[in-house]
Amino acid sequence: MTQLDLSATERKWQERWEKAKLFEAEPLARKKFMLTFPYPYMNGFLHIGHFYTLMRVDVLARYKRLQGYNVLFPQGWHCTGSPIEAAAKRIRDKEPKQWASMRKMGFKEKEIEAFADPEHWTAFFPREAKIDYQRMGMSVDFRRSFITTSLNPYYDRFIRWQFRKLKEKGYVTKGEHPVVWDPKLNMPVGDHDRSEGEGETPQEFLLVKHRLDDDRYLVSATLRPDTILGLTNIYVHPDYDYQEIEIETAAGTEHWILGESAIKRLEEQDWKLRPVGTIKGQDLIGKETEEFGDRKVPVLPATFLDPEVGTGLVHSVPSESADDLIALWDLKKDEKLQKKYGLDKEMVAQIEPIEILDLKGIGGNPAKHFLEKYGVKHQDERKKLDRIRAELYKLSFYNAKFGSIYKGVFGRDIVGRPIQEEMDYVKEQLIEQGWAAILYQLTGRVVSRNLNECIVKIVRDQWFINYGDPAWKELAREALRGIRLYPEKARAQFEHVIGWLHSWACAREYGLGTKLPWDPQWVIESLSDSTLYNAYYTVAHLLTKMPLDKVNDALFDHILLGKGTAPSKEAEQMRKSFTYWYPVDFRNSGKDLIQNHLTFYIFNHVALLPRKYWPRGIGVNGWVVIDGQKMSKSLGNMILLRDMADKFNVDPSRLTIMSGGESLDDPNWDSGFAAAIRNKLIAFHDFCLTHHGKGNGPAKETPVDAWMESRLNSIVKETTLAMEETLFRTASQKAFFELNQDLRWYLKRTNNRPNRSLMDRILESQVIMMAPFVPFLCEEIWEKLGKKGFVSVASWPKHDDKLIRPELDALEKTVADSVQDIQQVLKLAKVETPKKLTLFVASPWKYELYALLAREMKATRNPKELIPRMMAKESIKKHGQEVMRILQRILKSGRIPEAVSSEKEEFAALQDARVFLQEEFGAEIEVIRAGETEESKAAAALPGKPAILVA
RNA sequence: GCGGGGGUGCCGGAGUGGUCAAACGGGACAGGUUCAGGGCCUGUUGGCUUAGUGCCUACGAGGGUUCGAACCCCUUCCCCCGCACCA
Repeated sequence: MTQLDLSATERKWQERWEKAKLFEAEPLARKKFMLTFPYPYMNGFLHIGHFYTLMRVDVLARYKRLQGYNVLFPQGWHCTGSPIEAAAKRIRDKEPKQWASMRKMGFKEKEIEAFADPEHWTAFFPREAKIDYQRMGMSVDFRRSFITTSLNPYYDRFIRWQFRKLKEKGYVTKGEHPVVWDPKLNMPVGDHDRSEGEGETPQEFLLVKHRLDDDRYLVSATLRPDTILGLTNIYVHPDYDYQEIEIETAAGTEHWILGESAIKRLEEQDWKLRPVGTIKGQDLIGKETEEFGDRKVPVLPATFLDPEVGTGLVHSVPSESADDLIALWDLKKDEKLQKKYGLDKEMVAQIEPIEILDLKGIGGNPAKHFLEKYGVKHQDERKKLDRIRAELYKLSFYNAKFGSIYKGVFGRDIVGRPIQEEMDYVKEQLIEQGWAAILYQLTGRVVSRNLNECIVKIVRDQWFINYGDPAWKELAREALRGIRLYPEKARAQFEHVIGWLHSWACAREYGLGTKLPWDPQWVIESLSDSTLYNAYYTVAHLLTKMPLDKVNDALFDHILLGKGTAPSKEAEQMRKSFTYWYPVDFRNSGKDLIQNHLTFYIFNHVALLPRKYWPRGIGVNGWVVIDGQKMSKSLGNMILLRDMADKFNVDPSRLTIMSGGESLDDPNWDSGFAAAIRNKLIAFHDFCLTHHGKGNGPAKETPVDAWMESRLNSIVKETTLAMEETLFRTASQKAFFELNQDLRWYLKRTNNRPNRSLMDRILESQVIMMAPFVPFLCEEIWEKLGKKGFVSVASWPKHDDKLIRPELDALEKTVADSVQDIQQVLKLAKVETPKKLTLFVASPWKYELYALLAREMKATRNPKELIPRMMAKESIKKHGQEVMRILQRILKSGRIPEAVSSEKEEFAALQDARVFLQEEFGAEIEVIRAGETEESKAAAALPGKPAILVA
């Protein structure tokens, strides 16, 4: 047989499918199944990460087709957002890194230049993606493909319709929020546009005001406003120059005193302010400030302050901050210093930490606890103090509860409540009562790709989708209850996300996309324009045949909501298409998308469409690792689809990735497996051709046939079950490897004379079951077996429960074991060509067991007593494991089976296998039951398996 | 820290109270078939041993429940996803 050319086979069937329009789906009388894969982002070639998730959709699509469903699997291409536009700009700017990455993708210099235009990306990559899809055998209806953004006016109108609807329903609101900003380019800077500071975000500090008697305010910054009642004093650095400013606040014009860097930030964040003068820190020392909660506290000196951090001055909470407490202790001890600043010794001595929070296991003064734990003696021990600060902050924020001092302080009682849950409330209250304001600060230095130092900017007039709306959340929860999840264990995560999701900034000032219909300076961002578009697939190919001016809100209202009478025949057809295909039966993505995209998807569906069109099934999966290594750009181990197909061929790649893992586990791409499986698949092809239609065994069914029949039915059953659960690893494992193993044994057992009709049925079933995984190869085999039509649309095999007989497995195992036993005995006896082999079937210890059991069970049926009594007997204890198994079965059923019955069956099975054993060993085979002859009585003294006598 | 998912042999991974030294697969080693390579077939692949039976040590670590635990309970360590405005 000539070697099968996999590449040629791939091309051949890809062309035939396309010619036959096999995957182009239109409404039919048949039941439907619609599947989608979130459109991939078009800033590069598709890679193995896409492949795995995508394969889960394609395999299920193909399976459902075999089940007789009318299947729709469409695919669009995502272009919305800043990455494409930003990358194009970097090409224009000749940024070396960007150019290098394009070269790595295999582009020549000339070709790269074309990518300076964003539209080149949105034209080029979708085209290439489609080529990859087809090559990888994705059973997609490409007539419905599209790109997003205003570059596609049809889709653009759909998104505008969607957003007008959301706004009508009151789900779109306006607000403000902080972003990382390049002040020179006047542009927000996402994580990928940074040359330094990836992962740094704006952090919300609370500015807390402390009123001096002349109505000026000292302003401190804190991340822990929850500790406000523990405030005992203010610390200023004596040598530092503080600035006084006049600032517009909600309460009017105020005078604030704080450090210079904070003033810069205030200005950046759009505060209106004017410098008034400078005040040296030491001039503030000894003054008193009025605080929230009607208290007065002194201003004291401290040298641990860093003028760049916060406002350069702090309010001291010695019970919750080790820095504050040690500074206080130091000051109390240092009478010289007190004298220097004219502080009243008594006053200083009286300052004590105030217990405000309750930290489990530590109490109300964790600062003291930590200082003692680490043995800190002085505020200059920075290393220890830094460590304490980090540790204490986390511990306190996440584990502490508000103490009784907070009783009646705010409108709502928060005593005993966890800090992290009430923090926002406390913040709100302080701001509302005029004691505080918000200032953002970056968690670390951020430098943009253009090498500008970035700042925090407050974006005003930001549009949000209000996923925090309680009634909306309730609908989403309801929808989730009706959604089938693959796997079910992802449900907890979805529930949790619906719970904490709140407003989502849904528009950007920069990037490709659809403009907000009512505020066109804003572009809808990528996670917001991808939430309802599955509905668009149902009509995409019809819609684009319409003149654009007819594509309006009224049309979408009719198609998607059934409003009004159809404005045209086309509209009627589209309405029909939508109502036929919707809802989506299966949408699959990586597990990371649970927290945004997939949940948004649920929210938008429940907001806009009637119940019967809410999503029906959602699949999530893990992240691909490559040969055990995490996939990443920096490791350079990303595998592009096209490279994978070149190197391993398509079908082997498909089976490899599906064998790598399932459920939420991260699937492993095993290159070694891919190389090995390639040969196994070719062998599968050859095997089918060799054995199909050529079985030459007896037409009558033999016991081995019954066993094989049982195995086939059982494997079909289990495979079907696994397919239904999208457990594709399990399914392919059973349909391919397990069935192959059984087949090998079956062939051997029948001395290569299998039952013809059974053999044909097995092979055909296997080819069909494998078709979702290795479709090209299966089509090829199918054709060569002389079957009509495409295997892609054949009928999935059915099983018959009556034919599944697990007891036959045990007997077949007896036969298999006896082969091994004989081999060993022959080896031992050093006989190569035996004339005659006598097998004695006997399990004497079982007789003993059952007899003893019958006696003991009269005394007790309680396993606690029964089991030790049985085990007391040496001869039985020897077979402990098996005895326990038997006991358990008996205790469950309450009946003691006859020991001889299993022996009887074993005897029959071995009798039946005589022909097989005779050929296997070239010797006459005799099977004798224990006790029938003198020799067998001796043999019966041996435990367990059949004894063997060689002649 | 929180929410979610995990930790099993050289590797990928089955297994959730007794047929477990652990399915299935990969890899490695040995033998057979083949002109050769590939493929295919057979065997071995925790330790000590045996002709076979056997014994010991193992399922991240420690403890507990049980006649019996990879599996149930408690404690603890580690890994992955997410904690957002980024696709």
